Order: sequence, then structure tokens, then C-alpha cells
Amino acid sequence: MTIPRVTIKDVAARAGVSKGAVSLAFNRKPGLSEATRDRIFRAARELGWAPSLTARTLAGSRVDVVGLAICRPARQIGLEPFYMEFVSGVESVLTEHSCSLLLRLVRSLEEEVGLQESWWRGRQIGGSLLVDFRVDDPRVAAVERLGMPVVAVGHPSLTGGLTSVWTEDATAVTEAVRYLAALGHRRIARVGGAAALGHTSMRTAAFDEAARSLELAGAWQVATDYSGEAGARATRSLLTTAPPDRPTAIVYDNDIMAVAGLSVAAEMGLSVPDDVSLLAWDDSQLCRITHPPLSAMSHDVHGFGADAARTLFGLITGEGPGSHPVPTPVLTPRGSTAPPRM
Amino acid sequence: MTIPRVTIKDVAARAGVSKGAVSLAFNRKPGLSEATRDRIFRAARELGWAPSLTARTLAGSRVDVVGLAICRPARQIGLEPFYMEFVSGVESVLTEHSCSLLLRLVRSLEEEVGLQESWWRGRQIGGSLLVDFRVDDPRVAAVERLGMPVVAVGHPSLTGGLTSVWTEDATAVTEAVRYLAALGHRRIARVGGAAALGHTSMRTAAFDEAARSLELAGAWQVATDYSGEAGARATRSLLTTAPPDRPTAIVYDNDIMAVAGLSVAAEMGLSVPDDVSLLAWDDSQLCRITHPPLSAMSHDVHGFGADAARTLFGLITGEGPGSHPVPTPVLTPRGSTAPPRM
DNA sequence: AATAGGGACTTTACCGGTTAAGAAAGCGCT
DNA sequence: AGCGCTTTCTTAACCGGTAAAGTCCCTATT
Repeated sequence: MTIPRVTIKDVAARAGVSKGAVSLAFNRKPGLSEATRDRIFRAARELGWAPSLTARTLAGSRVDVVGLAICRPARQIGLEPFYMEFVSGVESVLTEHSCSLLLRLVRSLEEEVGLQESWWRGRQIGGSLLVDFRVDDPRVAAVERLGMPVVAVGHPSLTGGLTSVWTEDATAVTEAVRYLAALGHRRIARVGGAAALGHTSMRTAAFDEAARSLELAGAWQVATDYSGEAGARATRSLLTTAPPDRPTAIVYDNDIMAVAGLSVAAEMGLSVPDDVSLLAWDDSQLCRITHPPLSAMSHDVHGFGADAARTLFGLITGEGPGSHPVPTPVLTPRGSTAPPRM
Repeated sequence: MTIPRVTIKDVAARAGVSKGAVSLAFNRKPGLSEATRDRIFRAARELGWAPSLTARTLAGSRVDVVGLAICRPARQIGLEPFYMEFVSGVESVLTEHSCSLLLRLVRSLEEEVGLQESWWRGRQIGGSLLVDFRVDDPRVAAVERLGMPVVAVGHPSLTGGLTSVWTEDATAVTEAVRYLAALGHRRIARVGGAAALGHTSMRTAAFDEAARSLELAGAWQVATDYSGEAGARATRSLLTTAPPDRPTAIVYDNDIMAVAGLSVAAEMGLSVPDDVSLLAWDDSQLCRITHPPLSAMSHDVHGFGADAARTLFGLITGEGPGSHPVPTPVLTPRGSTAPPRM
């Protein structure tokens, strides 16, 4: 605050050159002798100077910040291991490019649209990562109107032509259902995420399709808000049906609901996996610490985030890959899935 | 990128005034007639203009960004509900001041020191929130040298004179142990967090002191890395002792380890709370979805974050409260604690 | 000897705002 | 009418960098 900060001018004065020369040195551009360059760097080191990103940004070069707005209720976000892992993957790539992440939790998509717009308009960010696509997502049009570089984390069918990175959820759901069917399950339920989310509806459709093609005797789906409580509620209602018609296997859309489901089964005196098999999604550490450990559709969320960030850089610099899928979640059997008892 | 952005000049031209006038209008400073002000706002709205924070920052006013670096292994952070909740609390206050959060996950304290320094030097941030203090934390000196406004989230005994916000962990630990002792427990264990962290060592000391003053028959403490796996390991080793000497109650330093502990008990055929009582810390949603639900030392982490952010604003603007504690975690009994069976 | 070419810097004009100082117009007052 | 005082705006200098254009000097070429 009160302390005068060191600027390029001080460095220039100390090195006995113009500030243009300092700029050249720090951007590794040609046109300076070794000796001068050294003198400049020494002066900068002695003064503890680093170029101001603010000024650099203003001067027209690129912006070293990317934005990420996450739209979920605050209380819930804390529990979703997915995001922090995703963010840490994003960070790991940004750091390599000495770029920072501007993170904001928003309450609605409209708020996000406004935020992205003001970030971009105010030159706060050089591009953005968009997550949690809805069907007919308003962000697609908004972002195109702005001409802002964006990587959409979501299936191309949802992201309307934006450069996208996604997991093939339909394939994964199909694999999950096939696996349970192969174990002998004929009555399978799915506890899905928020119905408004695009990937939820894709998973729902894929589940329906799989149930149909496998001619399951029973198939249920229930939409939740991803919270543990909702997962518990859904599980409770699914398992209160009398035994012959009760589902013998449940697939969850995230980890936390699967953990809640496990507790509900215990509370109802049902044994997992003997009475009911449970299959989680995302596979954070949480799945490995329950008893029994949860089988899960497992994928590398950290790597997913890293890939998204890399793709954004590719987009900004004009090279690198365009839209592409990341590895599909694979089934990782643990102790919570087995053939049905009856 | 290619699209020319709207600047203050365009707005000024459209409103038929100088850019100085536009600046005055947007900063709600006196010296403009109502009519002109309206005209300017209308022009800005029509053009979709918002002032560039970058330029605004450069022009000498304050910086509308605060920094937060979190130092924990990436894979683990995802699971710690504490941080996301804390962050969301911070955000909620920042948003009111239309201020953003610059978040970075770092791998070491040295990295954090470097990061904070370059953020500050590069005028990227107007201040910072520091978390996870160690004993003799190097950040204290670094930050003082820079003269950067900072709010330390940690006990004053650790934060060396920086403006601090903290929970009275020692009091909470004492309450936890007293409660268990009151239930009749005489052999109590604590599964703590990373030993290097200051609050861990404070809790450890408080636990020792409580055990001594209550003359417990047995008191164990084990340090972990906060991960579920470590919590499971610790619990397993604590519970393998033969019954008469086995601890009958365990306090955990976070939620996730308590959940892991619960699973270990189940896996070992021990009943919670009959054979062993478990007490979690922080009390995220996770505690309510297990079976039995976990008793916990509960506090408002979201509010904690909000308070820290408010304090930082107070520090920057020169008003508001200085160092102060936030409410001490309170015991919230649920199903995982009861009098010991034997 | 005159000229071209190129290396090593410096100058200067921005980037998009803020802000202190200056100027024009309107008003009340003697 | 002349004076000072506001109110309302404009001007111009900055903030700390970048980058294009300009300057200077030294060497090689014809």
C-alpha cells in the first residue's frame, strides 16, 4: 500500500538503459547484447522486480488469466470431490504457462453469463472454461456473441459448436448397466443428478436404451440435486419396495450419493452387495474408504481438468487439438457389486 | 480476440462527453449533472460497456482481486469439504464488493511464498488470505517484508502479529474430550491431521492437557495426512488392541477420516457407538449421510470464510475489526457417540 | 569514398482507465 | 457592470508496461 513499488523505470535507471530495453530483455526478444541483458537482469534481481501483469495486459498482449464459474449451491459444492479435483487438474496446466485461474461460484446461469461477459469485457480473462451444460444452454450464444475463447466441458450435442472436451457418458452408462446385467441383475435403478443438466439427460437416455435392449425386468430412474441427502432419500424410496420387485442394483451419478445409499442400505438392514449392489460414479478417494468399498465408474478427473485447460491454451494460441473426448469412465469393481442373491 | 472491444472512449463519444466525464459517472463522483450522468449510463448500456478492471487497477486505484493459495496434495484437496466451503464463504463476501478470488493450489510453502510475492509485485492482487499455518511459518516474514495486506487464518500464536481470524481449537478439543469422558469413556484416542500444521499441534497439546486433567486411563494420538486412507490405517491400528485396553472413543481431525474410521469399525465387526464412539470434525454434509450419522465438532465453515474475507476488506480499507476469533466449533451429538458398553 | 545493411538501443505512441488542474457558463450580490 | 463562487465539464498527465519506428554507429561491399 504505502510502500512504493518497484517499476520498470527503476530497473531501467539502475541498469542504465531505457525501459524499452528492459522490456525486450524480459520478453526474450532479440536486439540486445548479452552484456546489457545480464546487466538488466541483475538490476531487476537486486530490486526484486517482476513485470506487472496488469500493465502487460493493458499494453495489449495476451491475458494470463482464465476464468471458471461453477454453478451449484454453495453448501453442496463443498462436498463434490469432482470439482476440486477438476480444478486442481486445470491449475496444474495453468501453472506451467504461469497463468492463473479466476474462480467464482455462481448461483444461476444468468449470473454466470453476466460474469463471463464482464470478465471478458473488462479484460480480466483471456478465455474461459465452461462446465455443467444444460440443454439449450444460454452460454453458447452469449460466448459466441462476445467472441471469447472458450472450452466447453460437455458433450458436443450440448455445446453447440464450441470447442469441447467431454466424457462419453452414454457409453459409460451402457457399460455400467451391461455389467450389472451380466452379474445377473434384472431390476436396476439409477439415481441421477440434476435433471436440468445436459449430461444427466444423456445418461438418462442411455440408461433407458440399455434397459430396453437388455430387456430388463425393471428399470427406475430418479433425478436428484446431487446432494447426499437427496441420494439417501432416493435410495430409501427405491429400497422400500417389497423384495420380489425391489431393484437389486443401483447406479449413482456421483460418489457422495452412493455413499449415502450405502448408509441407507445399512440402516434398512440390507446387506451390500448381497441384497443390493451399488455402483458409484467419478470414483474419488471416498469410494475406497467405505465398507464395503464402492465399485465405481472410474475416471481421471484431474487429467480431465488438465486436458480442458490444455485445449483452451490450444484454442488461444491457435494450435493444439480442437474438440475431443477424454477417456470414458471405466468400470472399477470393488466390494459393492455382486450377483443378486435371489 | 478479433472483435474490437468497447472502451471508455466509445462511450464518451456516444454520450457526447469526454472520457473524464464517463469516469466520473461510473465512479459516482460529484461534478456531473443528472442529465449527463443519465446520458452516459444509457450510452454505456447501449454499447454494453463496463470499465476495464485492468486499466482501472493500473491507473492507481485499488486492486479488485484477492489471492488464496492452498497447500495440500492435489489428490487430497478434492476430498476435503472444508476448503470448498471456506472458499464459497470467501466468495460470497467478495462478490458483494465485486471483487474476485485468485485461487492457486501449491505444493509447498516455498512455492506459496514465491507466488504471493509475484502476485503482489505484479499488482495482481490487493491482498491475500493465508491458511494452514505451520509453526514458524515463513510466510509471516515474507508478507511483512512486502507490506502486503493479509488476513491470516490461524491462531495468533502462529501468525506472528498478522491480522488473524481463528477458531479456538484448544477449547473445542477440550470440549470434545470432556464430552466423551462425561459419557464414561476412559480410553480416548485422537486421529490428528498433518503434524507440521500449527493447529494440529495446538489440538495435540490441548488433548494431552485434557487427558491429564481428566485422568484418563488411556490417551492416544496419531498424526496423519488428513486422507481417508490414513484415517482408516490409524483407526485400524487403534482398534486392533485387545478389548480391555482398546480405546472406546476416537476423535478425528476432519470428516473424511471419521467416515473412513466408521468403515474400518464395520469391517472389523465392531459396532458404532456400542463398541467404539466416533467424533468427527468440521461437520460437512458427509456426517449426516453415514450410518450411524456422525457426531461432530460442528462449525460454520462458510461463515468462517466470509468472516476472513470481511476482515481482509476491513484491513485494506482501514476500518472494520482486526484480529478476532470466530465461533468455536460446538459439539453436535448424533448417532456415533454413546456411553461405552463395558 | 560512398553506400547499404544490420546490430544495439532509444523514442514515442499507445493500451483504457483515473485524477488533478483548468476553463466556460450561470448565478447572486454589491 | 463587474466580481467572485459554484457547478459542470474538458484537458492532460499519469499508471507500468509493449511494440513499431527511429537513431546511431560500425562493418562489409562496390
